[in-house]
Amino acid sequence: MIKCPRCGQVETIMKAGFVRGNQRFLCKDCQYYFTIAAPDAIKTKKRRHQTTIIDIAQDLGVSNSTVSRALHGHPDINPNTRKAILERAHELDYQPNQLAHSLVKSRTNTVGIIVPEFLTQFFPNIIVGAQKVLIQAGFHLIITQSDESYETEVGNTKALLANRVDGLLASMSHDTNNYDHFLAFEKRDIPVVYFNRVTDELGTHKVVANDYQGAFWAVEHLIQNGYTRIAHLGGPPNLLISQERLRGYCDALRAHGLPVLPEYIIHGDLTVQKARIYAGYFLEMTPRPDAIFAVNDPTAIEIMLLARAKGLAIPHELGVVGFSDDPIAAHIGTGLTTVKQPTLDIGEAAANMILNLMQAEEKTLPPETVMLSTELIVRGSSLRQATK
Amino acid sequence: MIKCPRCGQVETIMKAGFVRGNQRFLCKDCQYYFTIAAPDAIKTKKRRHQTTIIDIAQDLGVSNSTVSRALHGHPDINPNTRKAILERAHELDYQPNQLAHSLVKSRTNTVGIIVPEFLTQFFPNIIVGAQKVLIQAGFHLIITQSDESYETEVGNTKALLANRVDGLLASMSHDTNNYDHFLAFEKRDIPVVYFNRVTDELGTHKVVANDYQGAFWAVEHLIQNGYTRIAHLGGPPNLLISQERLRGYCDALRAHGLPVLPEYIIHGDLTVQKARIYAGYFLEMTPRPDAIFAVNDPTAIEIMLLARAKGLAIPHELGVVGFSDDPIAAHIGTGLTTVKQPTLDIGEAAANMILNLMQAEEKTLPPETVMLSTELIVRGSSLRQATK
DNA sequence: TCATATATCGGTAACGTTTGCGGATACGTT
DNA sequence: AACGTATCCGCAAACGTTACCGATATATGA
Repeated sequence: MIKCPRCGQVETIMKAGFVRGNQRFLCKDCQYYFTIAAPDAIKTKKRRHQTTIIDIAQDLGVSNSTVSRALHGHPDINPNTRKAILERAHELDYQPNQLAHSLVKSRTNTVGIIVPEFLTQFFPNIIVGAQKVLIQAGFHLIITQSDESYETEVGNTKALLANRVDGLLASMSHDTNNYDHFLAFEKRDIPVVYFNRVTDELGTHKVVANDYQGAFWAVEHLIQNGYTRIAHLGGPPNLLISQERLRGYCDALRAHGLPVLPEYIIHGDLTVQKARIYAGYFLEMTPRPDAIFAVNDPTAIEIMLLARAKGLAIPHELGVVGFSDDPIAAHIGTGLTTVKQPTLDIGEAAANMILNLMQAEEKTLPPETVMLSTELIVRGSSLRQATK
Repeated sequence: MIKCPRCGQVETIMKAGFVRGNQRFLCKDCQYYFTIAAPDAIKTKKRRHQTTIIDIAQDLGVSNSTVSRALHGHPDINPNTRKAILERAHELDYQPNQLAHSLVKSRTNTVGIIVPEFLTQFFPNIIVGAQKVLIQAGFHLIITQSDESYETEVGNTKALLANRVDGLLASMSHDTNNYDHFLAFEKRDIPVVYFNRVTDELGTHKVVANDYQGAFWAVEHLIQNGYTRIAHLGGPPNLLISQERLRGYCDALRAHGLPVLPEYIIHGDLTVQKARIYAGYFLEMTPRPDAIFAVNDPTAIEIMLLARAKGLAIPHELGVVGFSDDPIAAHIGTGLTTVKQPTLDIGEAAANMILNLMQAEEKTLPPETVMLSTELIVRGSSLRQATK
């Protein structure tokens, strides 16, 4: 019944174990091992063959190296053959296989970017800025978002690493305290540029906005408008932006002779849920703060909405200042005073920095920090004097 | 002066053509061809060697196939060797090379998505919804944005094709009239799911919101609030969303016995710049429309701002309804009435559809269209009756 | 006319991984 | 002891592309 595929004999066949669940046989005559595939082996859908360089080469009777050279403008090719090859490539709808290309060149011309979220316009703007620069330089951008989750962030970095990006732009999630997944890149000489959400525990290349200056100006502006009990709803303590904005807040108070009260400082986690809770805490305090400097605009907006719900007049009974100039800020109420960050510039600066690092001769360049200036946008939510 | 790298002789060297611009030599003694690199040839930084399967294999004295099988839980591996391999892989910080894997499997476990923009929250929300489903299924998402440019869109699709994505989610830019770059995917049996910005010129898999119904309800709502001269600032005529929203607008007017006036219908291009121009046109008309149904929220907001600047009272002198429920809509003025689209659901539905298509046995499944329902969110900008 | 220069092209190792096929060894049973 | 069976592992061919090394045929020069 079972016939040897080599010699055709039947009676010399004996069973010889299993291979991956399939019965294996041995022909004692010709000493040939063979197995018969299980009939129910499900074949994965075989993708239709895409035309390759080899197809073109065989079609024209030349070697694949000739085709490769012709397609890349190598000088060692006769103009006639080049023309024929390009024509045939177009006819066969040839699309180069970037995977094979990257594999042999060990360069993917791709940089990855990881952002904590992109539901506010802040990070998308940065991405657009970065993408513009990178596309210009012939690089692609793989965008991932961690959804403010450390685990997702680690998963994303692993995927980017497996896909062999040539560089990484990173802005970490608010609960990232371990940086091994980022250090894995630097261990492999893959440059990393951190932007916005950075930590000073890593002495590396960064692009940040001048959070300190922006915060200082914001609080000084509140003081100049007559507010004296200014609270701060901050961000996670491990992020540099939180630290810097807090520092600017404290220094501005001190510079104007106002006390820095611990009970007026709360560290949030940048989520709207927590913002609402902490805002409620502030508004129920006695004495109630007469102004709140929030770590970002969504938080500030929560404060404004809650204050409005409680019947507090803005800016007379409560001044509010946010951070980042979210598009909503211009439209809510009489406008939310906020500190504008140059998002497009941040993206462009980060992209330019990663381009430099990827082309650098040296293995490691000294860490560099680019700090872009912020700008105070004054709107109605803080203009107590003007509207009093 | 020139020494043979092999035998070290000098006088036997002769020139032998050029290789890529570099002088080529031949040692007549040992018949060795060699070239000397041009001194200004910029060496691309050689990436540090990343540990491969072969490294682990040589380190442990086994074959690379054994390592590969051990890492993938193949049964034919002794538990002890497997343990040793996994240990060593961890010690050497092995990261699999996805490129090589994809090359041999000809599957990348990656789907690409192309959106026209992501500065409003609309598309990011869809992306988040899609990503959640895809990550769950073990797929990665490569996000690209065309910036509403046909050329960029073509470039992005080419890049996704070169990177051999297994599937594509596409929402086309507003000036896309040629679909060859999308058809290139289907020609290669790479499934494509279009969402939101689709065209009926392609009879393929789609996920859309019920634009017609939403538009109908919006205009009916305006009529019920006493508006009679209702204009429509629409989108590009080639997009189905424009056509459907226009159709809903027209049908609602007709259903309530109102005339459909051509001068009350303008096709914009979804940009804010044009929106402002056309809004100005409407507001200067005589008789001036007493309500405008806008194709999306940014357009509607432009109308509101311009009306406010012209001293027109909303909703008394001008009713406005938008589309998509942008976050700003809830906060601007007394709120913008708008038609909410289930963005997360659209993303999830598109992702599920592409998953089905990628796993399908058949080469081509019959085109399917999923239509998700929309919802009218009534706010102040259209409540003439209630606020009169 | 002969030796060399040039222009064009081919052969073939890589790149890192998967996998079908085959074999060696050890184990178990009469 | 002899045979049948299990277990475990190696070899090598793909996947598609690039680039180094040569090999031709032709052109050029003395």
